Amino acid sequence: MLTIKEIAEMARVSRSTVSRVLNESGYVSEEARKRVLEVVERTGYVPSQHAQSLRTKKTRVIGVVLPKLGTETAGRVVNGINEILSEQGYQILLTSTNLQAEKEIEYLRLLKSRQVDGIILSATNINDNLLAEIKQLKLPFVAIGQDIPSVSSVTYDDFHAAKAMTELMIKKGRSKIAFIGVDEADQAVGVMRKQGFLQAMKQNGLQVRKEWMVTADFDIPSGSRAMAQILAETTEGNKPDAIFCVTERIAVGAMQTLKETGFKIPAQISITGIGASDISKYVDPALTTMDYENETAGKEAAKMLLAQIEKNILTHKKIVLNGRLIIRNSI
Amino acid sequence: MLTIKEIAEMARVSRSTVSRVLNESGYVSEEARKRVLEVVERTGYVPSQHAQSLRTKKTRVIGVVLPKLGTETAGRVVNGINEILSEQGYQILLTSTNLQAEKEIEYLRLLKSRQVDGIILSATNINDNLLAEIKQLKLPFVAIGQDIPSVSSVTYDDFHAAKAMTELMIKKGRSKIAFIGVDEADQAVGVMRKQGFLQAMKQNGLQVRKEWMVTADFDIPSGSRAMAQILAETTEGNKPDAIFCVTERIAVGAMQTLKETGFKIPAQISITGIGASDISKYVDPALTTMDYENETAGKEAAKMLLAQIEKNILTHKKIVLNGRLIIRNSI
DNA sequence: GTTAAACGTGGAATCGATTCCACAACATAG
DNA sequence: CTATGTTGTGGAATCGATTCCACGTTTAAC
Repeated sequence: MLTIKEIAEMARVSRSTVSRVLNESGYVSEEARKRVLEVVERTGYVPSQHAQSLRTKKTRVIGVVLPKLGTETAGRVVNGINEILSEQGYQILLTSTNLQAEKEIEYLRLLKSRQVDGIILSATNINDNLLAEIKQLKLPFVAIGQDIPSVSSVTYDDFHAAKAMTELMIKKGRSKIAFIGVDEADQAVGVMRKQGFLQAMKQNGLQVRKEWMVTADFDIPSGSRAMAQILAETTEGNKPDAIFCVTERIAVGAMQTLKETGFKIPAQISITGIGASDISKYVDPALTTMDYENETAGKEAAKMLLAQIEKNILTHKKIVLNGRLIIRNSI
Repeated sequence: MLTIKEIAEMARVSRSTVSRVLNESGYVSEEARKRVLEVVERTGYVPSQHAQSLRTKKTRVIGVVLPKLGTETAGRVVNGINEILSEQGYQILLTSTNLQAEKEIEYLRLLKSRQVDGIILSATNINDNLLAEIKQLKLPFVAIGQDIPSVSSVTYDDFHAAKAMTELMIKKGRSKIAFIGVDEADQAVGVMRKQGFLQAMKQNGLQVRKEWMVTADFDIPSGSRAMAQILAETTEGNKPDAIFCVTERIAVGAMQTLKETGFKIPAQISITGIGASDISKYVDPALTTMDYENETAGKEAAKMLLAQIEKNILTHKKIVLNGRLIIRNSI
């Protein structure tokens, strides 16, 4: 690996001059500049980022903490982040907790020790330890998906998204609506979407049967199981005529169970979810859902973070994105 | 940000001693060790990775270059890589070219300037410039998906995968088989899979109609268009009775067109692809395909890279993974 | 009771950049 | 012809760690 010292010798100038040329700062004669650039070009020299960072305290690296890689959703978020950051010459240092909550704190510390210029966290569950850790980070920070007190965030209007989906089915004449949610440790998905559903039901004077409100995990098979659980609580004369799932994948799983059990969708039963990756478009019937435009969320988060970094002030700001309703054949 | 110097002062020892405690090297008295650890614990001190890297030439960061983020496949590969690397205390510096070939070289240089300990590249097209760049990197390196001369790689047996899928349809009694491929700039997907298809046809004495061999891009809509193109070349009396698509997403798109046109799958026509993300399981009928187990590929690549880094020898080694056949209802 | 080995510790050099400062050369102003 | 800028350059300090080396102090060996 070449160093600035060697470049300096080859160009017959001092290291200071090489640095000045490369950073376009201070006075450099045309003579010297040309010699330096020629050597740099010829040798393919690239300054050591570590030495630079050590000196300047800027790394041009952003830490990203994800709950899980390997889903289209996560990929899209990262893609959005990457699009904005790479334009500005920033790189992404990626970590994934694989849904282990204790790793979130570990990774935040790790990223700090790598002196990242900022952190974007896509969290699922927020606990007090995590909150405390974030507070004392003293780093530009943006959360995606969950609203965290006194911290910048990009979130979705989960309450109204869920309410709108539920109302849509009610308007289509459905009234016996079942619900598949997730654990309430997840504020956005577990709590807000559930409340949206309940409010829609209440405002329309509809009953909610307790046995028809079950919880699932975030994957497809779990949606299938949850649906089976609801059907087990169902007598022949009193079947649900609609089902609202808090995520797209749960809905896909539920739909699978319904089809296997012989239900006709949407003739006998409607089904909706939230979130729009490719799969919901190509299941049969295509799923009515809410597109959360994850790329946009990633982009907005990245922009907010860059703004914080540049202004060098740790203000906080909240962005709430609205989903885009996609009506397909499942209702 | 705390520095080692401050920790040293607080623990009333020298910086050397602090360093020895943290790295568990050399002699340190129990007395001093305890004092240092106590201070570290209390202050939450974490050493600056940049200073460490500058001194030790090790960063514990691996650069990953992807063609595109935001697909389940890419996510799974990264997930596999991450699983192995994070166990060993390595981080991922992620870059995505978004399918712009010239960016690959740019990113390789960038990663080198960040002194990553190694690079994993998931390439689509390999051109001479890229090859030359890789050669002169002088860094531990592993390619995923494409076989690159004299460089370590984890690839799939694309030829036999395609051949097996084609033979499967032939065994089911199909003979008028159409083919949807991709551009041949992609050696693995464009060339090898095509050859596997052609060989299966040839060995079974089957004709391949030129109008029934078309190319698509890597996305679903493009598969739909390609299928429409084939159907346009088809007279009423001579319709294909099977179609092999080189990717799962192309197959999903093609299936959509077939269903819209009124074909009964698999009664009138069989369809297969390669690659198994969730979508192929939940389309109707479920797609017969080859699971390429991207997580495994990611893991193997990471392991190979770590082996190179530890042995500090730039040997190369090839791993060829076999897909796992998944027979579903589309044939 | 020397002599040698095992412990413990701090000083100082080093990694590869940036940047402040001093100084020289030359031009311009008064 | 002295003062005052403007250019241009290199030296040296600095960022925050690691690590070699020198130098004490114990402990063990014969």
